[in-house]
Amino acid sequence: MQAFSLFMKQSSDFYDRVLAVVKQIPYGKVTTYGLIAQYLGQKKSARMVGWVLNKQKGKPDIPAHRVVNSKGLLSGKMHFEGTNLMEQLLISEGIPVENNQIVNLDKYLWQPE
DNA sequence: GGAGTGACACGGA
DNA sequence: GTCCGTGCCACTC
Repeated sequence: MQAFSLFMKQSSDFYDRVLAVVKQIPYGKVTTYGLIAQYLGQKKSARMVGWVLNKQKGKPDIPAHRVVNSKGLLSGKMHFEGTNLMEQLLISEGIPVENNQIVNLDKYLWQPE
């Protein structure tokens, strides 16, 4: 199956692990690109986390709105259709968002096991 | 085959 | 405390 081999090709570890971690983010929690990258042992490559999400942004299975940068800023908001869709999703989960930034990030921060 | 790009993070001024 | 510049890895054109 071509699709499968293609998937495997792009799943080279990092890609697949990022998705696995993001999927594990519990309801009402958020995490950061840096934590995910660090968890994967690629702290210096936090950009890659964003890159992976960029490839998966169309899939509802990937709660990309729960992933923010180290400041709690919704840097990925611009990649969602609505201007405040990402913000609305977080608020609906009980996470306060103000000016495109998560309030009390430490309180809602979730770290990969 | 080479250069540019990207949903970030960190250090220094 | 804030702003600017640099590094990172994988993908696309």
